[in-house]
Amino acid sequence: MPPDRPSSVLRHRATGRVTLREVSLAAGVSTSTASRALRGERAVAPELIERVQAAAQRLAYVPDPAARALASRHSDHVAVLIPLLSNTLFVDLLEAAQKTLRMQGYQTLMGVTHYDRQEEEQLLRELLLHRPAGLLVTGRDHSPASLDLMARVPCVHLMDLAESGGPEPAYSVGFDQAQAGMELTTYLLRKGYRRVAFAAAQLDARVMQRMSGWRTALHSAGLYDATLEWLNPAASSLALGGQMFEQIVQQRPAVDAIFFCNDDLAQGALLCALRRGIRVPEQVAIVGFNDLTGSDQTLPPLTTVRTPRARIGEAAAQMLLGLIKGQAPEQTQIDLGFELIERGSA
Amino acid sequence: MPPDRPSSVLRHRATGRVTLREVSLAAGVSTSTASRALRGERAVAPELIERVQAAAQRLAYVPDPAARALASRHSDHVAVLIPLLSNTLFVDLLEAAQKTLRMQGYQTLMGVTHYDRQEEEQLLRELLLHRPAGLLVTGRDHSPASLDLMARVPCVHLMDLAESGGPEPAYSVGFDQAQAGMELTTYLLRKGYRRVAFAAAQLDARVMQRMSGWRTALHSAGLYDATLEWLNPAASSLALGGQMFEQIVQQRPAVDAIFFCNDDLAQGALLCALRRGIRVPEQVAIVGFNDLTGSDQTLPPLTTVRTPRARIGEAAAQMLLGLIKGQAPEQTQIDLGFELIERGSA
DNA sequence: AAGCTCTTGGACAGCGCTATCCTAACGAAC
DNA sequence: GTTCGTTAGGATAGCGCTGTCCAAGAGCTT
Repeated sequence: MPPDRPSSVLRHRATGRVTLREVSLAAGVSTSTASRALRGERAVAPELIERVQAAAQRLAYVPDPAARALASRHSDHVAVLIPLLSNTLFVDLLEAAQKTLRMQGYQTLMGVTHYDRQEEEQLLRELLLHRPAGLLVTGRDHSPASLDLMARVPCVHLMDLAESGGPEPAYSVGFDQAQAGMELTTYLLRKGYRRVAFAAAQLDARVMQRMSGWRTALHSAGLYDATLEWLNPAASSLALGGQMFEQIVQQRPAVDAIFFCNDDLAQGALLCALRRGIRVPEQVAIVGFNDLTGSDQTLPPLTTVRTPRARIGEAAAQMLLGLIKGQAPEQTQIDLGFELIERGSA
Repeated sequence: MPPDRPSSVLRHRATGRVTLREVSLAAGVSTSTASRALRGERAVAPELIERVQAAAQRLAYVPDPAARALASRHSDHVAVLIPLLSNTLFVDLLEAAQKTLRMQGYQTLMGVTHYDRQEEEQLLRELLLHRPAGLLVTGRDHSPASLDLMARVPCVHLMDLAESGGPEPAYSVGFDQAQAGMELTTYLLRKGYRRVAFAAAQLDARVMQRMSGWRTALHSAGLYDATLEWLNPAASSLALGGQMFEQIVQQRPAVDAIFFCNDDLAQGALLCALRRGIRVPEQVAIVGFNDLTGSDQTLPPLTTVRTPRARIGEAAAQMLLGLIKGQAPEQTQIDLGFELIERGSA
């Protein structure tokens, strides 16, 4: 007899599922009491709690999520929206969040927006049908309707912090992208680089914040030059990094350092430099952002900014779990910082 | 007034949700008929179908998944189990499957097994609580209990084909891993390489099948040598690829080609070769498997086997959707093949 | 014309829970 | 001792659907 199928037990005819009713019968209490005892809702006599829990354990009772959702108007789902699945960054976020949520009994519903406000809105509508207990959202670029939809459930934003002084007191976990961009640029300036280009693709809000940090640093050093900005709205990739690198080196030979907004671009640039025989960092320095997989293996190893993706995913999930339970978090924004990783490419 | 909130309409007090009852009232039919008309279940007079659909449209009716799941014992969820989220391979699979499922109105519940049979079993139990309409599973290494759980819902396996003559007529979509391993090896032999090593990490069933293909090819060329096998159970990564490459080159200088079981290892090896000044493919050829992102950008570009991951995910999802609807698929196994990509590394 | 099957719409009983209301019992306060 | 507030258990009515049963009518056959 399989151990997970106690046969001495009254079981539901069709599904083989043990119902709350059966547990309550076995414990000699009403279903209300059994329900309350198992959820820790209201006050129940300690002795009854014990009896109910024992019965539940013995019968291998597991509550039915659908029934629970229908009755309580809240499912055990948490929806997680990310822009892309093809970027490790977001996958790391998703994985960490999912792990944390699962440990607390929540199921993750993922949604991939493809950086499209329309699609995000549609996705939100679909996901909200499931009455998720909460929402984890990446980024801050949303349609008004999306914002409206988000307001219906507890919601935490990932990766970048809300603008201070914004209208809504949105919860967010991330780090200061502009600050990171500025520090990385300042680092390059300290190292003696004078013509520091900024090359970016997939121009999402975070990328633009990094750029604004780069601008700030250059401005305050009196070195800002608009022709140093290389923006490409296409999707980020190794190949594109190589292309952009070639362009910059060709069209602006005086550039002595390039700040790529993401490691994949930087890795592609490094590879391209290798192919072209351009020496990094001697002829031109290259730095990236995010410290993605492989950035420690490139030739030369890539100087970059390590971003605490896993910790952000986890902290955001924790914060959301708190909100779901009705606790107001101590702070509406959690800044998890970043770390400059000095390697050989600058 | 927001366009998505028709106010001229009787709506549920608490949730703002339009119920089937309201639609049926508006259409002047019973809820049964409304339900049947919307689902295309049984025969309903064409005129009534039209009236109900019109009413549903007008009221912006959307069925409640929880209520539906509770009443019908089947949710609109499909569970997708993959080993890892840190491998592009599986993420591609997941993304394609999810996209296909979503288009048909199914929600994806993902589960990450970490190559752990215990965890897979636990995950299955959790996911099955949600009464998913179907299951997509990667790999064929499952505990008996897991197999038992899988048998409860329509289930399609991903990536490798079921062993022919296996006990159950399991549905699967993938390609012949052993065949691919053999062809890649044969290609190297044709190119004149004689001491072709096989280097693998993360030794899952698919990797072992590729190895067996490699063995077959070497055996039939009379070139098999057990010392050419380099197996490392650790997780696959660029860094590990570099390490294994160094080991092989050092300990077996006579090796003239290395078949890495996955592109990330091969990419790491390529980078390592660059660092060490070992010329590829002149001193040693390197080939990978899967044609992951970046394999066309390496120096030299990596010769590898392109595997149709997205198509596998999509086809598997389609097959599952068929099974859910009760259609027996034309074939229990779908072989989507593979493609040898010749680039510069061999 | 009676009897038969076949079709199609409606009534209704749940699915397995939770939320709400109700009641009994107890202690504190005057 | 009466009134009140408070606590803890139970009864019960849904949550919003679907599946099952039933009945009315249409179309056949004999």
